[in-house]
Amino acid sequence: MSRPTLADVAARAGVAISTASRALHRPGRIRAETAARVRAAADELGYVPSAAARQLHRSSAGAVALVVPDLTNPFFMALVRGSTRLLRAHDVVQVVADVEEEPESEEQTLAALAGRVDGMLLAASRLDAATLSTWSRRVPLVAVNHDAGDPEVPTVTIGTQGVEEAVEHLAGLGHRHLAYASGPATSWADARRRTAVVETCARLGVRLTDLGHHPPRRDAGAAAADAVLRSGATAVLTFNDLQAFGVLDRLASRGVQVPEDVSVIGHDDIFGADLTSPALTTVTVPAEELGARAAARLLGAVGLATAAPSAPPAATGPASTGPDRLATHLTVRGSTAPV
Amino acid sequence: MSRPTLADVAARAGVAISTASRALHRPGRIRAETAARVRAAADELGYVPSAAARQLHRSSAGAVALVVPDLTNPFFMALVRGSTRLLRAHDVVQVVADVEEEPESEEQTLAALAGRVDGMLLAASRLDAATLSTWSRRVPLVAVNHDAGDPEVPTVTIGTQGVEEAVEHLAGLGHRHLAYASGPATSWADARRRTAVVETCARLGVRLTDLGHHPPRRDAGAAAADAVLRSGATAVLTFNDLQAFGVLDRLASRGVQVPEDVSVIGHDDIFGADLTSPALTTVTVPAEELGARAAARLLGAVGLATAAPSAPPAATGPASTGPDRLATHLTVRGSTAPV
DNA sequence: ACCCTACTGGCAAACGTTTGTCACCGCGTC
DNA sequence: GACGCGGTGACAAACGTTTGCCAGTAGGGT
Repeated sequence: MSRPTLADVAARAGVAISTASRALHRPGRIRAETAARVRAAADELGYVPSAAARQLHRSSAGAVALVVPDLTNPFFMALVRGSTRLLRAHDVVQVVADVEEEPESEEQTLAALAGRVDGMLLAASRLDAATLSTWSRRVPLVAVNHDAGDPEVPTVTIGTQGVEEAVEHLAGLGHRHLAYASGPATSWADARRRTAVVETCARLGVRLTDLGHHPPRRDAGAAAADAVLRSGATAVLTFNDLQAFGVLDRLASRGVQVPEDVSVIGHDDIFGADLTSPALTTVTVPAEELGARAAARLLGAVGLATAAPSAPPAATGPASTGPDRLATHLTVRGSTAPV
Repeated sequence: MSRPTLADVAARAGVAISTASRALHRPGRIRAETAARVRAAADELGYVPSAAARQLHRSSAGAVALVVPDLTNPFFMALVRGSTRLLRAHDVVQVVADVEEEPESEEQTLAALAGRVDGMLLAASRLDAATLSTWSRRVPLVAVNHDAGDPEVPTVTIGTQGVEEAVEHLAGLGHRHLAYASGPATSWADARRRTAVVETCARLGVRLTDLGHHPPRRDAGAAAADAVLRSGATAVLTFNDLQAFGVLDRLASRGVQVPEDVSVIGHDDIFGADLTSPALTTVTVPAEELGARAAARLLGAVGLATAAPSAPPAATGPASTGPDRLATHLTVRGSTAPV
């Protein structure tokens, strides 16, 4: 009582398996009347070709995986959307996997998915550089916003201009003591972002307090907010907007005015950043473009880029061109003000 | 220069293919020394077993697909998270696909995915009942929040208690004229929700204006807000929170006070619903549980439910028990007030 | 009457894996 | 010394599909 196979369809139509296969995929190759009979049989049986068998014959799966640390983070949703669009245009199936910020879960997912796709997009991987390099030797992959330092691992990242602008913006408002709330210790992006903050502060002669690592979640913002108040800083930059939301929540419930008492700057400009009150000043990241760019790189690497994308003709452009470091910029809203 | 196969590994280790296979998957069956040699060879070659070939031999893919209309909608993120958790606990790979609210894209995705998974979860499908029934005959699927009316199609839905409570809440605050902003015309959930509003209004003797269909996006809320003001209603219920956010945006920019001038109630209680100012009164939906329940149903249907889930032992429970209609309730925040 | 061509449909191999079955080896036992 | 036995490894079949190749047929031109 398993799913019907091509053999069942062929039997019901009274033809050979090969004829059935051609009737379904080689228009013109089989007489119209025969082909119609085969299609009818397939329809009645509810036949669905087994992708596994097909994939076994061709050597390609026609699918790529996108692995993200946390699907409930709006930032990654936007990234997903970007890669989805591009991949669909090239008739490549995308499978998305959420690893819930767990490195073990991430590696487990890689193992489970590696054999069923032609390549993988690893967004903000929490894996260390060595593990990433190892996997890169096993399966074509593109690291998004995580540079393993291994030139063999193709990488698409974002620049730190936005972070520098953020610090400059605060300094320009007269802030002389900032605080930075770090993200996960295993996040490459956090290390990079923190370095940019440190250097810019040094350059501008602004004092900086490092608040330590906090999970990239909204509820982690409470601890960060308390740390800010203890530090005496007049402004805080957080690793991402989710944390910034939490900081805003906590400051409000402690009666601290934003931006009058403390200025807050997030990172990513995710969905909701303009909903808070005050609306969040944050670093805008072209998440959708990031996803699309990474997907394009991967397609180029695995040779899946169709010459003529089926959907939008010019918009997506050649699959593997363009810079692999995207620019970011500060978007000023209401959560920052002069001291 | 293709990916290495088991044959390559076996050759390098100087054993037969079958020996290599057993060395990797049947601990004890092969002498430890030989097995170690095979594992070393596999490692050096970066061998990754082809899921396709494996799947061909067993008849199961060990994977299910989750198809959602819009991944950037926080509601579906929560749903994804719920099914991810349950599926991971049963060692089933989940692939998520976003169809961007397009019925054609949805059917195309079904076709592309049907052959590579054991079953599918269709969340808030925009497909009509007949098409859904047809696909249900082709591949095991569970419809989430979409009842095709076909008893052959397993379905998990949410109740309308929350919507009724919302109307009662408004009536209790003295509102005598409500408006309802519908979602997509092809949404079963919208039809159901609207009916609940209509009936409850009739029961309570409250006047209701139907504002017509609006896309379930934030930007569509502007048109809905304008329609509300034209209608003269003192309160509006929207199909979902995204629309409610847009309504809030628009009313604010037109200088209309919420909740003093107009009360607003959304639906879903998505991420961000408590961030708006005023915070949104909305119908809370157990999205995560909805995803988990649907996944459990599917596993039960395709016989993939492992007797002993690998991760959380009791929490997930037996795969196919529990009601298939989940309760919702109103969560009152700041966007509703007496007339 | 013959051959060439165009068209249709079938045979069988191949893709990479898992696993039932079997052969072989060395050992101890009678 | 023959036999049985446990342990180890190889052979080959099977999963469902695609496709190169070939055979058969019909029709038309010479």
